[in-house]
Amino acid sequence: MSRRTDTRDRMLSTAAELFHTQGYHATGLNQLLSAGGAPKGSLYFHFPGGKEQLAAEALAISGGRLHDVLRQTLETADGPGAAIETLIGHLAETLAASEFRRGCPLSTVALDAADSEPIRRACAEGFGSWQAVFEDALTGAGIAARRAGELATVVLAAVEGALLLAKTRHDTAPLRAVAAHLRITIEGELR
Amino acid sequence: MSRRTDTRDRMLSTAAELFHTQGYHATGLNQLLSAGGAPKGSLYFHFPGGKEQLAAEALAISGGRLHDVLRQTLETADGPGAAIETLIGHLAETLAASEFRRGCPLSTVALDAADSEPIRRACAEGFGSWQAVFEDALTGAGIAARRAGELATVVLAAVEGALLLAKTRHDTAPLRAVAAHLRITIEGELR
DNA sequence: AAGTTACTAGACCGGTCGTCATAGTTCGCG
DNA sequence: CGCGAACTATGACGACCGGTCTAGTAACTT
Repeated sequence: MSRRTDTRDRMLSTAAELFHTQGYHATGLNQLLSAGGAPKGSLYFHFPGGKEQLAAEALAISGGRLHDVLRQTLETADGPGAAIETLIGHLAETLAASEFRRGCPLSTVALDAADSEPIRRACAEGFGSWQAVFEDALTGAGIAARRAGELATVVLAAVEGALLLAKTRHDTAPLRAVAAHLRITIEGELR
Repeated sequence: MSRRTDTRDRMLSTAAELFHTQGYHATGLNQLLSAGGAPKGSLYFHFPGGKEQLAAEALAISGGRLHDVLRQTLETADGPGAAIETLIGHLAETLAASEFRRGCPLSTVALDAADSEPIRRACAEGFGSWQAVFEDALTGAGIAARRAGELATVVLAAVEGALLLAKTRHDTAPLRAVAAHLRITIEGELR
């Protein structure tokens, strides 16, 4: 059962990268394969479900990666308010450094491939896992469970929206505004 | 110079609709033309810039339409806090009634055609015009200009993010959470 | 009737995703 | 060790659809 090549992993890697920056429909199989140095036939060997399955798995990986970053940031930082500010700073940096190409790794695909159920589900799970991290951090800081859930939703929505605006405007100001707002909101909640 | 047909307008209309629900790359010219009952050759007569120009103009129309709804809602309602809640309720209804297809008319395209400069600009202008409406309403309610700008950014980001999450999850809860949060935030600011 | 403008049909070529017959590689078992 | 079965990999192929453009028809003007 052990694999002999890393083709499958390489494909997932390049797929995650391309879907992140271009979205689902804008990313062609040829581009994907040539970027990963893989022949066409291999795709349907490793991913019988074709492009759709490849995308769903790649999104799960992207979601997991950011989940880990989130968790680490929230554990390390000095309270959830500060953590979120740090985190947004990190997102802003990534976005600007990529000439405003690398925003949220899920949102582009979540919107442009919303009619594919497997893909939609993969994105929903990614978002859910991120929200859970926020929620845990908030309850950990002493906020009631019910309230923490709502607040985590607001945090995630605001960050996603700010990423969208920043990417569209080629300007990180929306991220900074949202970071400040969220920090104040959270710290106001903690007393 | 006077036109003899309404082909151009019909094309813009169907384009706005399809780009709204499917995004840029997922919408083919054939689908677009057959849906609008328009002949293929006409595209490059009416839109020499091709698909890209058609999209940019359609987005400007979509942006303008929502701009009008926003302005009217904010003028009619009893203060900006209530207005935003009403507005989000309206967005949630539209989204749910369309089986979670009709979210923000710009965001899908803004993300999946971000590398086209004309399209990016059209989206940025749409977002900007919406934000200006919020900003005016907030300053009109007595909030300082500088602060109103930041707050309007947060409002827009939160609403956009909530639409994204709601669409992906097939659940309007994020919209409700954000509506409640924004109302409280704004009304807290007004005293 | 001739000229000008408004519009349209369909051919075009490159690229789309997906399939398949075949080739190469590794392993279990006699 | 040697053989065959199972696993892995390959790229040519095809049916179709993508956006674009040229060559043409229809309508109005003078």
